[in-house]
Amino acid sequence: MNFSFAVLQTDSTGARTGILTTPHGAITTPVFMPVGTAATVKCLTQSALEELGAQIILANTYHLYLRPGHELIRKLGGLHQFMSWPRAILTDSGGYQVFSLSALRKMTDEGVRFRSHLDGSEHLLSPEMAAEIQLALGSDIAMVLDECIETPAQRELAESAVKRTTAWARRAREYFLQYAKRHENSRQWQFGIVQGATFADLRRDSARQLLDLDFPGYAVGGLAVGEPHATTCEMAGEVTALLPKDRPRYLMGVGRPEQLADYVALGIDMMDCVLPTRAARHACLYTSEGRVLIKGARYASDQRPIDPTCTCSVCARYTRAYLRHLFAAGEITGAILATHHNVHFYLDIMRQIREAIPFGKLAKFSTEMHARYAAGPA
RNA sequence: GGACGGGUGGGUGAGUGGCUAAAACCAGCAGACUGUAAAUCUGCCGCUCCUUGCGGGCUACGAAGGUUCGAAUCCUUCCCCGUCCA
Repeated sequence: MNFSFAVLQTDSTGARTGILTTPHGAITTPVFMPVGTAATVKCLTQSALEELGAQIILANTYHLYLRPGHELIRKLGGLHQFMSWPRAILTDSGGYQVFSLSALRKMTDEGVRFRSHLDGSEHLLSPEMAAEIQLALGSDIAMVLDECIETPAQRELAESAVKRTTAWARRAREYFLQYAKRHENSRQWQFGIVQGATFADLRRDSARQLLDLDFPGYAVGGLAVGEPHATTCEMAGEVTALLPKDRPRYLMGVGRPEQLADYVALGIDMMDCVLPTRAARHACLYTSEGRVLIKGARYASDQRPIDPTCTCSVCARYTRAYLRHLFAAGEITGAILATHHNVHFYLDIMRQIREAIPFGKLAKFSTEMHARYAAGPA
């Protein structure tokens, strides 16, 4: 096994820097993982991602299972080879689709029965199947299938989601370990996912139950789905307090630029979010001074770069006026340039966070980020 | 010169007596987006006033008159535009 995780430094808040070693490279943590659901980070080429310094990206079990199909990807040499991405990949299990495609699915203890959003065909996604698909894809880190629910949630619903998530995690773990036993050179890690909505005791229960299954890493799921940021932090904090210090913690689906440091301060090592890529396609640019909604008429003749302090190749070359024009004209280059900038911005925030931790400057960094983003769109 | 068809808000274009400041789409303006069914979605989009209300006033469907309680819608004349005929 080529996997390991080592914490390098921990500050007074509990924030840590570390190195997560995978068969596809070593990752310095805390790390932000751009989301590439359908085996592509929308609007970015793999070359661009490398240039940007992305260390690990996400892909999605549910989406790749439906199209092009995990067996095809297996046949073509696995996901890394298929998409020509030499660095690490983490695959989400489809648990989030349980939540976001709620109209198209039916939950049972066996798994989730889905109607494909593509052609309406019926499929069963079980914990075993989700593991199997991810083994076929050959991602570096596979997530167990979980039940992600809406917030705010009724307590009984949250309880049953925790119960089911644990039961599914057990089955996924067994399936995965069986596979690992048969294939000695298994090159994949599997993470468990803590649920529990906004109930601190349920979060703790969920975490403890997963600890028994001895995952090499743990994720906190079902957060940042509508609850206040303080609640997200409170829940994440409840969980990280219980997790083993020597294993990576992954907070799923977060967050806004000014929130990233807060999660790191809670002991989170990994994060992913569609925000930088999606917002970019919708003409929302993140800068050191806050958000820039570049479609705005106020930028029509603005000769400045998106962010004067940014070191990305887009800011080095193009003006706001040009970006604004591209979006106004519906030119896809606008989305491409905006995505490049936003992903650079997110990765740069994480770099700054990693550099701030050894000097005890994380809290200061967080305060400044919140101040800059407090005002709303510029 | 004649015969048809047509002129509607920034644009395209519905509407053929009251529910019409006028559908829809586009453009324009503003905003949202957190393990991606998202190059998506939402709101505003004649002017104006205020006690901001499914409020009041004004202007508006080529122009001017007329019929009617009421007209973008019906009638008359005129002006434009298109197609065809001479």
